[in-house]
Amino acid sequence: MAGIKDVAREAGVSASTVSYVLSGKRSISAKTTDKVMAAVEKLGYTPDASARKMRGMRNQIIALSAPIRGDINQARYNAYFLRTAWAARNAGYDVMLLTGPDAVKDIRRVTQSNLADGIVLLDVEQDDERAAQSGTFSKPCVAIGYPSSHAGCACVDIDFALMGRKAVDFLYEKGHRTIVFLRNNESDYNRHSGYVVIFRESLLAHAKELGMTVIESEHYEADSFDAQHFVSTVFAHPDRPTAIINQANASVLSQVLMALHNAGMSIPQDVSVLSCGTYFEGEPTRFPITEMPVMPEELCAEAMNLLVSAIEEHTDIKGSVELIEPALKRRGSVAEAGSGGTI
Amino acid sequence: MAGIKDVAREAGVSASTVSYVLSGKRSISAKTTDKVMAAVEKLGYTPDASARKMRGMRNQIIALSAPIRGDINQARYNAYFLRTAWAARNAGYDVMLLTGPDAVKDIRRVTQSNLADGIVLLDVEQDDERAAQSGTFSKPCVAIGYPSSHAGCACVDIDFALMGRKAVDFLYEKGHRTIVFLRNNESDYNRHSGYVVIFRESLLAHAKELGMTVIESEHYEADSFDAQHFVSTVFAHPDRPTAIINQANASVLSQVLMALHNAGMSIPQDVSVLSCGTYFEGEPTRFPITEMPVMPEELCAEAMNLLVSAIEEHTDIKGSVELIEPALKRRGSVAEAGSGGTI
DNA sequence: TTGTATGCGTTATCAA
DNA sequence: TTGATAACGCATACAA
Repeated sequence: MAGIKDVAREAGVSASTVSYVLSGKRSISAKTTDKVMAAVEKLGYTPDASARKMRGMRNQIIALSAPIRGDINQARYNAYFLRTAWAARNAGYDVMLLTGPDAVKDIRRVTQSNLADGIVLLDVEQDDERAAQSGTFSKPCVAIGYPSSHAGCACVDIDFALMGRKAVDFLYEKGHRTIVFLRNNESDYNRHSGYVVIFRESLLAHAKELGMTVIESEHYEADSFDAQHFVSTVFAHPDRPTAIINQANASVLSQVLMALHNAGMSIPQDVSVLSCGTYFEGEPTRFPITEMPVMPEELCAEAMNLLVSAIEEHTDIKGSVELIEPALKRRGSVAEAGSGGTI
Repeated sequence: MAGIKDVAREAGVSASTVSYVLSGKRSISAKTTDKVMAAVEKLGYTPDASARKMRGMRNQIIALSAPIRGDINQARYNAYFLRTAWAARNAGYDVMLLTGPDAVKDIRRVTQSNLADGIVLLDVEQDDERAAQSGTFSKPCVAIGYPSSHAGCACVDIDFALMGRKAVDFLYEKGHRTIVFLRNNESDYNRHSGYVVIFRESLLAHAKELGMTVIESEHYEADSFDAQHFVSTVFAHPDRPTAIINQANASVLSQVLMALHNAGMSIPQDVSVLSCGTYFEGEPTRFPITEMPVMPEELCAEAMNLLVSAIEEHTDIKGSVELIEPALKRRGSVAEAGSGGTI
């Protein structure tokens, strides 16, 4: 393990000169620079991260808190892991994964020991312990989500209340008056996963305002959804619905699409489908579905912006809230009610 | 940021006494211990990670290399992320995520700077650059997978060649003679993802030995799979197949199951289904499917065992290969050919 | 049983 | 333009 002294000896200069050559904080003669760089190359020198942090420098590490709660299948958080890691790396940071069930303990461990320079909170619940405690963390903290108690951290989220209204408006303008709401699996509502609840309530409230009829799917647990049953039940309704707003995952929706197909219903000619709060980018779906997706890329990038500015410029981000306007990805699964034209 | 000196002052003892109280490497009077612990509590003291590493201690960090390659949807690696993090934490380590496209560069950065104490390689290809270079890494390395060039690291993987044979034997013993092989999407074969290729070849070879007929599904890309077409094509074969071995993901398989159902075929009465190299634990599938799954939990735990023993006891793990015997999860989707009994 | 002194590898300050 | 040196916070060898 070659250190700065070894490089200095090899190059025939002092250790501080090597440091300055590498940092560029002092003008160094071309000749010295060459000698030093040659020695660095030869010895494969890389500064020791701990030693440099001892001198007050940062560690360039962001902690990503994604606690495993019970038996929840967290596959959908993968996009956030990867996007956070990507955004962090672009800003010169590495990402450390904190998945222990006692998230606050994990966060304290890595912040108090000065391992991490900042924290990103994932899978934020309405009533989130981490966000509530964030004021006492010794490093800046950003939540991807919108917990009720958030005075100690910044929040970045999609405006799911707005998404609910936009989804309803979108269908209403196309002439739809009776629609189906395909719920997520129950466990997500039970654990008060913030956005799942907010979107649903906003959707139902706004539909009511407009006088629309919303038929909600029955409750189901992750592995017990029966698409055939869902389709036959829902379309037996006296006011035959003309559209589906989906909040369930790709697997459940795939089954519904297949069931619709089997029941002889075409999309969007016979029924429009709009999926909200999902993320089908790159998913192998048989039919492309118009979507107001969650936006891991945008959220993680913005969260990282805030965090880095708090870390590097000591910007005060505590309590700030940034709600991103939901986007609509048109993929042709929504049409005028009763018509055959696609949108 | 309270340091060890602050604690010492608060407790009215010397810094070394505080250190010894915390490490327990010296016998300390109960009175002193109490005073020190009280001060630690009061000031919320946590030793600085960098400073302690300067003293030759470890950083307790494992780097997890999972490079993003092109547009591949890596959702299936989520289980490995979580299992690795879990196993690491049990051993007292945190996990750092390395997802940059230049994986070797990332690994060198965190190992040469002494940030990480060891490396786990994920998403290992047949011809893996990281594994090939692992001999030159300055920290121990374990690959979850079985790359051809692996002299510098330990390998932990499922024995996919054995899995191929076991899958075939299992169906053969049940009387199946003509079977369908449902391929994974093409991109996985194209990028020479090790296990996907090995399993398929072993399966085909062993089926040939036994004189079985294997009908392979057509090639498809992730978003263009047509289950109806697949079912109608495959079961139009003169020797009507009695079983399906699946290597595709949950979404594709779901569609096939639905299509079979629509075609009036019951599982396992009319057709047996065995899924291999997949992982449906906790997946919301309409029909439970007998499976020889990948085993993230076992693989990650074993990888971590090896890595920790290399880190902490300097065990030489270079070049070692550990192939785990595939397990069979019976979920009732396989029966005797032509009978109605489930297994 | 406890305290003092040293050094880990850097970077910043001061001196040349 | 460069070199010597102090200091960062901790763990340990040594001294008491």
